[in-house]
Amino acid sequence: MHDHAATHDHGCGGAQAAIARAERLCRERDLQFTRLRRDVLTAVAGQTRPMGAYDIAEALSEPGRRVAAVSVYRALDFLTEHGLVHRIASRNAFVSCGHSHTDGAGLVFLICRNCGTIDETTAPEVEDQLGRTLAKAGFRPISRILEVEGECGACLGQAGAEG
Amino acid sequence: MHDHAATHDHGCGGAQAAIARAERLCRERDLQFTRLRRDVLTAVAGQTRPMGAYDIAEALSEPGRRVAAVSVYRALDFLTEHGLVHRIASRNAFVSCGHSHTDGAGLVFLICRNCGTIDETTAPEVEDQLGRTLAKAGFRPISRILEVEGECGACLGQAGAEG
DNA sequence: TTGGCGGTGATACACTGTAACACTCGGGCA
DNA sequence: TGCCCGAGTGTTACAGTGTATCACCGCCAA
Repeated sequence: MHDHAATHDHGCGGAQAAIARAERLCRERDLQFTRLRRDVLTAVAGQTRPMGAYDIAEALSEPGRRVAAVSVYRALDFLTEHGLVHRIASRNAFVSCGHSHTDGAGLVFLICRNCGTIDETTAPEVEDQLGRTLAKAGFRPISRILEVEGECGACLGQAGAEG
Repeated sequence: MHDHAATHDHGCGGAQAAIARAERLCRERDLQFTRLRRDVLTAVAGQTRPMGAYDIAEALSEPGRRVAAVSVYRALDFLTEHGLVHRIASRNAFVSCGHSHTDGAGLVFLICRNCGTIDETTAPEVEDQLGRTLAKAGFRPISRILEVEGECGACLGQAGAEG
């Protein structure tokens, strides 16, 4: 697959790492990492593409266990609140947090229009510039979203190799 | 009301300017600036706060003329496509474009958590930094959204004066 | 006149998200 | 042990957002 995993890996391996991080964080903050929350995180972390709440609900439902979307939303609220999952506003969907920052500040999401993969990175310089711009405008920021849509390196490489 | 109109004014006066700009643009590009599109733009431009599609539909409906949301969506598609209106992803709502750039690139939206006003600005330095960061990540951007939530200068000023 | 085309009206439907209430489970306490 | 309480969950209902589809209308060109 794509092997630019130096930054961070989502994917099946990433799911276990995400779970481990979540367990640690919940232990530290005395939060309940319940089965539902773990399952939702597992489902989301097992994908590099964002999942809708109803996708997650469906993925978690089995014969004998029906997970309603509203339950998924509550779990997602919990997970996003603690920085374990991020909401992609431009897609109304969710991705697992691939880093360990957990504060949710200064993130940039790179959404590939071709393969749908979402990559997550930080950009301190961009952050600095933005902070200056906002200060000049007299605006006090509390939170922000920065989502870039385009073509990821993997897809560009493939297109170059093939074409 | 608020008198920080030095940057650009939405509001009732802004609506007329927005219409004028739209008429010019449609003439130049040989597009149809129909009544529905004009009405939708007028409704959106008359507000500094974002309007949902259903809000617009309701605002445009009168006894004897019912405007369905689906019609509003089509008009909004047209208007956003040509940069006359912007979609605020974090709110699922729309605001009139307060500038004349019309290409929709490099915009930053400042959303006041207190008064709900949305201000729109450009930040070339942020853009430059972001471009460099993306290039380093091997990502080719096509479009992006940058929305900051916080407290606007007007509200900060009032709070300071009152408190 | 006819036919095509863009815009609009209208209905239906899928997707996204929230409100409200009941239930369970676990822990603290009399 | 029995009771209370709070957090989490299940369930239903519903509000809000957005799209698909078809019919109709007006305009222009052949």
